[in-house]
Amino acid sequence: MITLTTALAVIEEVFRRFKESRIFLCRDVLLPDYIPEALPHREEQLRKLALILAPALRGSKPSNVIVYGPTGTGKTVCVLLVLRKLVEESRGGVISLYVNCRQYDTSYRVLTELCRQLGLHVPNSGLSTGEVLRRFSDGIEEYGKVAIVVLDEVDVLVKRSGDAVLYHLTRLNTSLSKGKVSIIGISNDLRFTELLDPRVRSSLGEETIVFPPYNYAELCDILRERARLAFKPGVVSDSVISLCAAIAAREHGDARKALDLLRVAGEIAEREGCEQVTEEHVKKALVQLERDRVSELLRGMPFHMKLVLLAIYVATKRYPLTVTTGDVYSTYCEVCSCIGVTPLTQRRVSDILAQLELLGLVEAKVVNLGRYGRTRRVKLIVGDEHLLKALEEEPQLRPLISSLRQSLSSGVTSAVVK
DNA sequence: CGTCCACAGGAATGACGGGCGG
DNA sequence: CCGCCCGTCATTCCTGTGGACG
Repeated sequence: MITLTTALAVIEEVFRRFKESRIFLCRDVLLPDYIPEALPHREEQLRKLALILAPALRGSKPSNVIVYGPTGTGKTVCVLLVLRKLVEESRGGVISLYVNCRQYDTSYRVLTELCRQLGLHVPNSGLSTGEVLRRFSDGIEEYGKVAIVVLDEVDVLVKRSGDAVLYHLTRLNTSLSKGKVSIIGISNDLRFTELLDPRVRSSLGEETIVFPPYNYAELCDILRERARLAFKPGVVSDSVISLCAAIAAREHGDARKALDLLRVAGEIAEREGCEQVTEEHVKKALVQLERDRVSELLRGMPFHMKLVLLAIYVATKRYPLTVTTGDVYSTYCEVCSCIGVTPLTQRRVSDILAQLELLGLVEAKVVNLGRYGRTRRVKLIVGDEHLLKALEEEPQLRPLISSLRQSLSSGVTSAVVK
């Protein structure tokens, strides 16, 4: 038992340490939603975007834009920065609406969110999508000026719910007399335009801005600049920055990842009571970030999707070379019978596999094996330990996983069930 | 050179829980 | 309360397909 006084002392100690951080000046600078004043190595993209959007200042409708590039290349932050300036400069002549399509991943949700940002009240359900679109359109017309709609991660929306919203949004202007709508679609994946109706494609892609991945040196620049603002002097050495940059450069030049690494490394250093962030801390941060990512993805995931993941894990132990959809499905059925659950159909599992690929937990390439059919070659792309740990959160799977661990450590890889 | 595997992945449909307007 | 519409998960039935095998 802890007495009340010592408990209070503990809390005070935590707060005191926090206030007198030896490590951070301002941790927020390293958070993903921080918008910096300067964006090194993105001058060209900023200029191009500003040029495209500038007509809004004279009240005409700017071209629609597709902003394209891998994760962590500064797409979102660039767009937000330019828009913030534009709205400021226009003195009320322009508004910007921002929707992340991963968060609002259906036509209906996107439209209601847009309405909400216009200040209209729209119920979360109960209305037809057409009705919500009409309300949005009325709202824009009433506003009577230029509205710039940012659809972040628009490829996710298109893959999940098709291009119907995009079609309607791009066509909105024909039915408006005073209001105007421009669309900025941000995407990780340029291939998504192939899924679009040709009319939507040409309308949305009037302009394209490409964001290439950052290279090692550019990442170093970015990190150095942020570290200067985030940390106390002398806390972060150049070698720590180089290490973060090198890891992120390896992973497709993802600046967000680099900043996350630096921040989490700093947090670990602080928790350990160190005065400096070391390369050890960065390595620990890498492990922690990966673990967090996996358990975050697994949390709230449908039960059978977890079963499929487990089946993939078991199947890769069994057939180390090539795991096909068929292998996964039969293993999955075994897993189901193990815990007394009726399995889903193969069709459904095929969809789940595709979703797992979209989530980045699994690589599932379609391959043709000639006589031996057409299938997916399935590969886990997360660490085994992270996966098992996260799966163990599910009480029903715990016994199965612990027996799996045992049989694995004793070298028996074939007998997993019964 | 045609066959035929082992699935991919589209379309239609339905069950279900939930929110809203009336 | 009802009737309507929503999103989600799942099933059923279906057509399509690249290339190794015979």
